[in-house]
Amino acid sequence: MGEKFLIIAEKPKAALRIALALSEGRITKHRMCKVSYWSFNADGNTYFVVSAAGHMFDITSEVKGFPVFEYRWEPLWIIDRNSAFKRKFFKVIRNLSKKVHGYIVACDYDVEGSVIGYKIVEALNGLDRARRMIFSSLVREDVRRAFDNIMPSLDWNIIEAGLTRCELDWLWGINISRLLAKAFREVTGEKILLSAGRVQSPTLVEVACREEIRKLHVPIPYFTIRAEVLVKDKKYELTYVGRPFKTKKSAEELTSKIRKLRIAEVHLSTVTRSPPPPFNLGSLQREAYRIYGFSPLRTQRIAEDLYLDALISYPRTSSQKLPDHLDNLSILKRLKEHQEYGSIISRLLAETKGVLRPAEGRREDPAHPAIYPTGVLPQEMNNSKWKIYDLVTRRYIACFSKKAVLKRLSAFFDVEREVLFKLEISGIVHEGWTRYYPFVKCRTYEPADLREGDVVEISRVHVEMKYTNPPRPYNKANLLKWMEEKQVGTESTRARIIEVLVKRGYLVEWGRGNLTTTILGEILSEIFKTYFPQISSTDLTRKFEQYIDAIINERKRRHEVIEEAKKLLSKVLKDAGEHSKSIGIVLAYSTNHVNAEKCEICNRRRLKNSIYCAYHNKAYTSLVNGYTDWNKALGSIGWREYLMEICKLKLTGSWILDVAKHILSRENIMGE
DNA sequence: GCAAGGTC
Ligand SMILES: [Zn+2]
Repeated sequence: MGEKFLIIAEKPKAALRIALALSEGRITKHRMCKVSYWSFNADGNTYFVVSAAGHMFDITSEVKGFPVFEYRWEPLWIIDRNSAFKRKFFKVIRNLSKKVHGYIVACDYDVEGSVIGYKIVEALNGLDRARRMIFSSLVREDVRRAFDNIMPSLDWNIIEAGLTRCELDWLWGINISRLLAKAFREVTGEKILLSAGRVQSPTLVEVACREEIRKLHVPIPYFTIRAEVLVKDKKYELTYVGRPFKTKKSAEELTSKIRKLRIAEVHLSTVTRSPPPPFNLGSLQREAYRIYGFSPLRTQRIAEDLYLDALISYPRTSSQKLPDHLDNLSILKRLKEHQEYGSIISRLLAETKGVLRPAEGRREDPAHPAIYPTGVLPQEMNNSKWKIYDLVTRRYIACFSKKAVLKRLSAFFDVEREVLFKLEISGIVHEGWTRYYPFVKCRTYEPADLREGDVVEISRVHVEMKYTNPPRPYNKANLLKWMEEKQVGTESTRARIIEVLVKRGYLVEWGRGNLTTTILGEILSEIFKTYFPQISSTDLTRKFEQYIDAIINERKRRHEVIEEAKKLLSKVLKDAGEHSKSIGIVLAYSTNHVNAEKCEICNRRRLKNSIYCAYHNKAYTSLVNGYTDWNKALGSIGWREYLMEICKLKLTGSWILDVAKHILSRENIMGE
């Protein structure tokens, strides 16, 4: 009789793939408590492959108050109402554990996976009988290699690093969150739910900084010339590229002088656009937002659904590379049976003559490849699900295709040797991959008969007044991109954390999905920057990464790192605690709990020696400075007229608008 | 109750 072993995977899909890879396909499927597991025999032994459902244990604490430095690990199905379903997964694991001789942790090979496996084996009292399989893909050969070269014990350094990550996040997040709530409660006597964290707080601060600039934006007029030329019966709109005008008068003077333009230079260039790489979660979320207006979280939910239906591969990946050994030809042939894709796949196979070399992106992932369709044909599904499936599939098909070719013509126009205008025409001359992925704008190239030295007639020319623009607002998709670029959060958490900022009332959506800060969001951002500079910056994540690295390489121990963090945190909490009253007061103002000493415009606290709060006071200063710029540009304009113009402009920042309106209304009252 | 991180 051989021995029995329990192989623990991180998720059910992985468990099945591992069982298949190690058994040459001869597996038995079992069900217990509505959870699947698999068994097979190899080298005379019996193996049961079971699955966790992500993290099964988490940190919690009895201590209700603050600060809190004591905590312990508990099953998630007990401490988190939304994790009740995990109980049945653990029941199966515990049940089977009774008949096995040892454990094999086969969770994803990263710090989180190692913690997931460790916590389960620890709960089973099996740490001395546990081994670790290390693989970074679920391709049969990789899993087999991991099995043949199994680690004789658990990967302790990585486990320790993962535990450190968990503890640090908990300590920083919970303590600062509680300090804020307590400060508020002591001023107002009311409860409030406030939060701070290594990922959410820098993200909130980023939006708040962008929005501060936008809300304080005073549009300043400037002048440019719009000209239209007529060449062989075709009209072309030119862009002014000459020296900027300081005043309206100088623009008008130049305009009156221009009669004809000489084509000074013409450049014709060919630009190629390589096929896009297959999606990772971030690029899929951005495209779904751009094309369909889906929020990143919605796209993620749908992609997870498609993954559970076995229609697409694992979606929570950052990789832009398909697996090396993926049988693309057989996937494409199966997809070809679908009426939507039949003709384009026939065309692709003809175009590539069956030589399939997928485009790749730079980004990688420690445990998962890029997202691709599995070749399982979709049944009936709702519209939005189909949209995401279709995006993934077309992107996959397109990545085997050829470059798209664009032509670009740039022409420069001068008067007396001074280049004043530019014309740029571009368009596609060879469709390439855009034929398969039709979600990109593609004008066809229309050649223009422009030759250097020719003199062209101006059909229309006039001075145009424009206004300076504020920076673009964030939306959920480009905020997610910012998080990716700053490398904070993970594929599974970024969209969720953005939703937390909205749900807690720190950010709100307006217009077509733009994000702005609420008063509470602005105040929290100010509090973080003033009292908790560490948690306001993405550098805290870098610091955590250094710790994790040091622990994996045995340069530091978890205990040291945690003690160091507690020491720093104690000091930070103590210093901020000394300002608890003022933190509480600004929070109370921001939630409209105080009526005295209020700004004349909003609910924030009034500054000393001002009728306005700090923000409206800044806005007042910007408004006064803007008046000087307006006078320079327009010659001369009255203060009142200036304010009225400012109120009319869409580009005006909201605090500027508030103050301008407020001044005007006061003048009206005083005039009566 | 508060984090961030897995996964259903
Ligand atoms: Zn105000």
